[in-house]
Amino acid sequence: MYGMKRCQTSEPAFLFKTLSDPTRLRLLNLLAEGETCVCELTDTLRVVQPKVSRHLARLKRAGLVDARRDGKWMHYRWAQPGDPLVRHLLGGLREWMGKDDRMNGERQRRRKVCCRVSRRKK
Amino acid sequence: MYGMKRCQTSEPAFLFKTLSDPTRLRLLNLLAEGETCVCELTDTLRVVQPKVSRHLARLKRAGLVDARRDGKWMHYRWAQPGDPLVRHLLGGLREWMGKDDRMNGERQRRRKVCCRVSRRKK
DNA sequence: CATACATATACGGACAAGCGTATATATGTC
DNA sequence: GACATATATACGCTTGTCCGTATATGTATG
Repeated sequence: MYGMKRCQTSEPAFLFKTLSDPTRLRLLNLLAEGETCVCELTDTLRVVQPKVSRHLARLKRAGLVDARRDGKWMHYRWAQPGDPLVRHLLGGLREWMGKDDRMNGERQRRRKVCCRVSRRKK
Repeated sequence: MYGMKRCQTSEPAFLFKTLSDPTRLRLLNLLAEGETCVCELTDTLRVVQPKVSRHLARLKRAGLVDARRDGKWMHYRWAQPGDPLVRHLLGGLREWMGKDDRMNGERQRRRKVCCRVSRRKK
């Protein structure tokens, strides 16, 4: 009786659940600026790396982000979703992030993280 | 360390968490047709009444629905949210519900539940 | 005020989600 | 192949969420 699944990957409820974690919203916010590698995300958010990877995996499972390998680095970016609901939600989020002070500050910090700067001159 | 709250009522994460439950989405779907009392919702969804009340309370806490008392009955309806993000999300949901077969079927069933019919002739 | 009905809350249990630490899996370099 | 770096997964633990049942609250009506 109790063993029933509560929401499936395909359902909108799963999509909302994916968006219901502050860390994942912070990640999406950083990715809104453009493709970003895991180490930059880790440095910017100042949380441990496994936490970032776990949340990115969840965002990917929900079809919200895509990933690309570049040597040792993994770069994540916003997905171009086919689903109209997903597109609508991402649009709303992007709008909200643009107006939120905390999110704006974090996107600014992303541009200055050390590993990003060192990668630049490579 | 472990005792930290993970998301506050005011954050968007809380809003998404509220929308991340299938039963709550089904309730919002029924309410999309117009103001509805708890007994009608219970009958239509065919779940026990405390479950309906609990989920309605959560939707109310998130500012997604409003309630009105009418004698013994409580009528719930979609809120007119001031928050732009909330308005955007509800708009996207309404769109999705209009296209979803399961949700359409359930809205149709709502019109025929027994307590609704008996209330009509009062 | 006793009773009936509609709805809300309390309680305890099952399970999911998130966390930090440790470890595994790439990939590149010597 | 040994080693370093970047990222992902496994594990054990804590907390949050949802559920069903039982009970409380609120509102009519006799």
